[in-house]
Amino acid sequence: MLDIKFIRDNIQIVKTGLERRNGKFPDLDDLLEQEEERREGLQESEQLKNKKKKLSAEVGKLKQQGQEASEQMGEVKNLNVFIKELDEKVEGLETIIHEKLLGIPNLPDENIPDGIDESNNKFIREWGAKPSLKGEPLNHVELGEKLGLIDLKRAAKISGARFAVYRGMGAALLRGLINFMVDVQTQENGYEELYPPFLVNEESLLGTGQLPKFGEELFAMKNDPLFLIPTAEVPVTNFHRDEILEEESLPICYTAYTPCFRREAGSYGKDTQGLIRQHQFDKVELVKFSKPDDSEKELEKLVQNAESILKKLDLHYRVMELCVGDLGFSAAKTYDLEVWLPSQNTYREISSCSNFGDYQARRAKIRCKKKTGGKPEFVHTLNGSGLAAGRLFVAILENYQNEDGTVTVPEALRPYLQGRKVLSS
RNA sequence: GGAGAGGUGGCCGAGCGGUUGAAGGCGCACGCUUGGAAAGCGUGUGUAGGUUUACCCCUACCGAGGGUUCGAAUCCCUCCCUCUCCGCCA
Repeated sequence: MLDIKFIRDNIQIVKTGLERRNGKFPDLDDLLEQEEERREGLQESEQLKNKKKKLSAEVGKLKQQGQEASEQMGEVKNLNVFIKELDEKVEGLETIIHEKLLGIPNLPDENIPDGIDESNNKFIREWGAKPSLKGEPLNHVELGEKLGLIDLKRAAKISGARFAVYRGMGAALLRGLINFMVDVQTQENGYEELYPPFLVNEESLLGTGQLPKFGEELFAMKNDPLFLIPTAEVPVTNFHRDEILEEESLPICYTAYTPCFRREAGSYGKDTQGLIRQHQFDKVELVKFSKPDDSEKELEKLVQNAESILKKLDLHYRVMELCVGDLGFSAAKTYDLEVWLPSQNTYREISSCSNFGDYQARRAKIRCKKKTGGKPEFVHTLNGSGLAAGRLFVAILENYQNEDGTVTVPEALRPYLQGRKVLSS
């Protein structure tokens, strides 16, 4: 959420920032007009309340002295009518203003590239090299089914399209990947592990920005006001909702493994084959709470922490900076990590690392107390995948496939698979 | 799901319906004291909004939302959460 005061004082900056984004947002001039009206009403009401308070105190004194106070009592009763009226008006405006603010996306970082979609994203760097595979590479579905690692047909029977059953060594590989990633992030990159609930309430989704605008992406419970998490970002960022943190404790870094549930409502026909786009997938998430001045630097570190997984697994990837048009609603700046997939002869997103500035923190009321005193200020929040396990599974199958249809287990992963070197049928 | 108890400031803990934003204690910060430390003493120490160059000032907040009253942390109603016991259950 943007600060209404900031909008008031910097209307031109806000307008230019939002114009760079795709989509429609509430009219800012209307918004400011309503805000002006709200403050006027508020001031008027507060003046009357002050008057009322004084009169009531007078009544108390007079009554204690056994004196008549009906004149004052009548006056307060009179004031109450006006106060109620004003408060109702102010409250109504507050609700409208708040709703509008929730519908306004974050201002994009000034330095990120213009553009309307992913074709305008900016190449930052790449690492490693494409594997030299002999013959036509098989895709992960062919490999996975041949080796008995995944069963998509039965998953469709059990749950429907866009679900998967991992079996045998496939299940072990997925589980191994998750453990491997959490271990690296906790033991080498300094993150504390959290294991949060997979069902969250509405407030949490408002805090991170999935609601109110993107409810159609969520799986909702029928009998309870709860939603399946679309990403661990939601429970982990909301871990500190409504809290004032100590400045010295920042940055706070958490990692969490969770499954993620997404309806993929807007993506009919896209990636219908295989494990690339699923309603349920596993992900190890990285979340940071940082001092405002440090968030830029922390984003760079977070991207490197995510990259470290790909490096250890020796998978070729590139880092892209998202252009404004590809940027998420709450994000100010985002880097995507894209891993090489031989069968598709292309790079696919396997991690998305964002700096949200104080946008989520203001929504979720996450502040920090400054050592120098003064008012608490909103922290900056960041998060990124470190990494998406399902897509990593795909990348390993495809990049490590052998001519005979087997798959070599990356060395770093072998301790997680009882030392196994090759997956074969 | 049933029965009971409870939710007050960073924490503990008072609080007859009328200078209570809230006693007291702990913690924390600063100062005094000391060779140094501890103890001791003193001062300060919530959040949000409005106004303001700033200080000040004003308003709201004692789980949340309503209600009663001239006046509510205190009385009434609804909801939420926590704890204990029972039931159910991995």
